[in-house]
Amino acid sequence: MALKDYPQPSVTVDIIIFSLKEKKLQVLLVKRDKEPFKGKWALPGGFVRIDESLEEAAKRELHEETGIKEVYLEQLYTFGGLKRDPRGRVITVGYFALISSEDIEKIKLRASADVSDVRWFSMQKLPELSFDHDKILAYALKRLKWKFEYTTVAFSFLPKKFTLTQLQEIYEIVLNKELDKRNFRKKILSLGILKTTKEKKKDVSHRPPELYTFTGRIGEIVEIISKIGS
Amino acid sequence: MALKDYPQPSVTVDIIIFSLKEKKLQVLLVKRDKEPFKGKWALPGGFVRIDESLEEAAKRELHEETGIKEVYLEQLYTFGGLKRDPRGRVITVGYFALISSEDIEKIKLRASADVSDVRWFSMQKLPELSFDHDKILAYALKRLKWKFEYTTVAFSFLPKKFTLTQLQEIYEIVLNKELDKRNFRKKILSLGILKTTKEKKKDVSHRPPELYTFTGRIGEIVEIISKIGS
DNA sequence: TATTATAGTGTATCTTTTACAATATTTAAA
DNA sequence: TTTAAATATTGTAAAAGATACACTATAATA
Repeated sequence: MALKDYPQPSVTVDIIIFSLKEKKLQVLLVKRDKEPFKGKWALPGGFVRIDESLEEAAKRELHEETGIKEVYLEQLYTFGGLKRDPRGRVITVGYFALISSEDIEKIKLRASADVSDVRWFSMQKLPELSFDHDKILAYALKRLKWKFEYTTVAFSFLPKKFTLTQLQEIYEIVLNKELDKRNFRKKILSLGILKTTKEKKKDVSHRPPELYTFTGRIGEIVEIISKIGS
Repeated sequence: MALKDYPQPSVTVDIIIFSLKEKKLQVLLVKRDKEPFKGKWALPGGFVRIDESLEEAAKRELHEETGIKEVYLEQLYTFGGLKRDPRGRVITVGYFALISSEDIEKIKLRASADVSDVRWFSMQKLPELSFDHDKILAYALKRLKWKFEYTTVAFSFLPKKFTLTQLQEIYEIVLNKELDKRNFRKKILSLGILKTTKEKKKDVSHRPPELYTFTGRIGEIVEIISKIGS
């Protein structure tokens, strides 16, 4: 059987780009400039080219919309239902990316081919989405929470040097619950994945907090959170 | 842009079918009857048809080789490297399936199109595999172990009624370590996912063990194993 | 009835998690 | 210079969960 003996599905990648801006979990969406779903918001994505791997395709999409290249990127799931695209049979491989607060500053969002607008949306105020992107996004959120509890992905949201309060804050935002400060610190420090720089954060008008760096591997499995406090 | 404006990758599913036979973890492989890799062993799989979802394709492949339909089936990962298939650009979506000891008896393995032989291989004695199937299989094994520690997938290997010793045995095989009997039972029973039938296993020539049934949802996340004993 | 083979059970110790509030350090204002 | 404001930092006792460890129970069979 040759590869082209019968009709084949098309393949796209869609990428869920999360960041924490203004103490909220946000996702990057693009406004479609072509049918189908012209004028509607969607996850950034596009067809996989014949000469690029899936991950390369995801990175290319990420770069096209944001201009950045080095981020945490992970394959999420492959969605292959028959009716997900009105144009025909399209299978999409979802990826999710986490952007650090450092990179967020640098990013210049830019529309690209077939896209008339790009912007961040708070996960609490999402617009109606194209295709099955609402399901894909819901799945990504579930995975993100899980990853926060069981791995070290959280650090991909932080700059190189950060305070324990900043770390706790992002946990509280993503897990959507308050954590006890003493227990959180005890637990995190006991994991042996942080090293104190001896510097202190300088631009605050109160007791300056100590800065730490992460010494583990991002995404490594570590049981971070049991329940921790209230 | 129309769907066919430029060359698209082909899409296959490959399925990792695990079972426990003769107290060993085994995987079902097929012997390829066509190029590429003619005469070599490979994971069962094939092209996704235009009119079937990914999961349907995986179920079809499963059914073609084994004749069974109802098993635990889960999407594993999508492998999309450029050089994984010498025929050209082929993306494959991996699925893994777990077959219960009940079903194992019923199965009649059967060769199908492009397949000259089908058989179970112990994970300890694998043949050389085609394509990147060695990597896919290694990934599947890692996932299986993880699922045993954190979810209830283990029960998909067991018949409806089973003894605690049988349950412990499959944990020991898959995790490849001995567990303490008292701690294992204490932990499993404390999860509240088992119900005792009042029957006892009858065909043994010693004290007959009690039979239990699983009352949870297969695959549900539950922290089964901390470390449990030696 | 004695043997064989596996089923079934309890407890003390250690580790981890939880709940909970006072002191320390800096800047800025009085 | 002192005081107020803001956030950082720290400890402990109780509860829950994990671990290590060995003997008794029950049925079939010799």
